Amino acid sequence: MAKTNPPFMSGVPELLILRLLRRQEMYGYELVRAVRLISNNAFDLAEGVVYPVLHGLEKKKLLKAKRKNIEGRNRVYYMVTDKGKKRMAELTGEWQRVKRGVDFALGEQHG
Amino acid sequence: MAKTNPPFMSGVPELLILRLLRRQEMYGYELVRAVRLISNNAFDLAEGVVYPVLHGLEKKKLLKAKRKNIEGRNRVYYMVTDKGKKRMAELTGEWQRVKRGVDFALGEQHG
DNA sequence: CAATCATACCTAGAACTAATAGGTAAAATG
DNA sequence: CATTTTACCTATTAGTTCTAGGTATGATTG
Repeated sequence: MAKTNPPFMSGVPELLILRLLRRQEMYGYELVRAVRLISNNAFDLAEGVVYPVLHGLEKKKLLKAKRKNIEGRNRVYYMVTDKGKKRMAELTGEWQRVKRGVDFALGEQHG
Repeated sequence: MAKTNPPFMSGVPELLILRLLRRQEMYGYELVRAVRLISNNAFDLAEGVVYPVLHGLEKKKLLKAKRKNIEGRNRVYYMVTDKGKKRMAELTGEWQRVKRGVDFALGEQHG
C-alpha cells in the first residue's frame, strides 16, 4: 500500500542531485538535507531515494564517487562528470518543455 | 530498448485527459489529437498510452464510459465523475507544488 | 471495384522510477 | 551509558509511460 510513483516526480531527484553537485562535491547524507533547502522544502527525499539515485548515476558515469575520511567520518563524496553536465542540461531542457506543455494546457479555456 | 519513463511525464497523461474531459465528453481516438492541441504540440501521446490511462481512470471511478454509435462509428465516450474532478484539482495542485519546487531549485545560485 | 488510408478500439510486455521499510555501524550527546 | 544523530546501504513494492504490435470498419482513390 506504499504511496509510490507520485505524479510529476519522475526525473526530479536526478535533476536536483545533478544540480546540487554541479559546483561542489557532496555526500549522500548531506544531499538529503540540501535537496530540502534548494527546493524550498517542496521535496523531502528520503535516504532510500537518494542513495539508489547516486549509485545509478555513478554507474551511468554521470557522477564520480570518492571515498573520504573526514573528522573520523567515512563519507562518499560525489561530483558531476562532463557527461553528467550534459545530462543535466538535457534534463533542464526537458523540464522547460514539459512545463510549457502542461501550463499551456492548464491555461487553455477549452470546452 | 524502448525509451520509456521519460522525465517529468508521470501524471501528465492523467492530468491532461481529466482536464480535456472536464467540460465535454470525448472518445479515445479524439483525445489523442486533443492532447496535441491543448499542449501546443508539446505532447504527442500514442493510442497505446491514452487507452490504458482511460481504462485505469474508469476502473478508479474517475471517469465514466458510455458506448455510442455515431455515423456508423462505434465509439466509447468518457466523462469525468465528481471523484474525477476532485482528483483533477488535487493533481493540478500537485503540479503547482512540484513546479514551484523545481523552479526554485533551478533558480537558486548555490555553489 | 480493389487497394489503401483513416478511424477507432485494444492489449502485452518492457523499461524505468520513486517510495517504503527495513538494516548496519560509529560518533556525538545528554 | 543510553539515546540520538550521522552516514551508509539494499530489497521490495507500486505504479507509470511507452513501444509495438493487433483487429475491424468506413472512406477514399486510382
